[in-house]
Amino acid sequence: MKKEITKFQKRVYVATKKIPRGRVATYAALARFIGKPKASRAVGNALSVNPFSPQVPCHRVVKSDGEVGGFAFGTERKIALLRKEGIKVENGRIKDFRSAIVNLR
DNA sequence: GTCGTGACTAGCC
DNA sequence: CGGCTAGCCACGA
Repeated sequence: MKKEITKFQKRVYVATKKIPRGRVATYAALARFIGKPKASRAVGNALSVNPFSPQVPCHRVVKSDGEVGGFAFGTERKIALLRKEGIKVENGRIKDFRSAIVNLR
């Protein structure tokens, strides 16, 4: 049985994997990184079906506003994971969001 | 081949 | 500052 994931999804997973521990990236940043700055929505879709949940730090991906965004296992779960990594989250928003963002490139 | 949906973003009031 | 609308992309039915 194969995974049969599309190339787009693969790119999203690879980009997400590049996010170091203790830092976060926005959907727009990932979309930009893969060459589709306006595919932020598609990026979220790809992560939602992410077959590499523990392999890919999908919980390190947040919205552009600093909001945690969504998570396939529940937003609260995502927040808990982020806090474990050292990222402070308050009321569903990243604390020091601007500093927590990583520049993939 | 067409339609609808979603872990989004930016702009406008 | 807060809420709403439109735009954009990929995927499944």
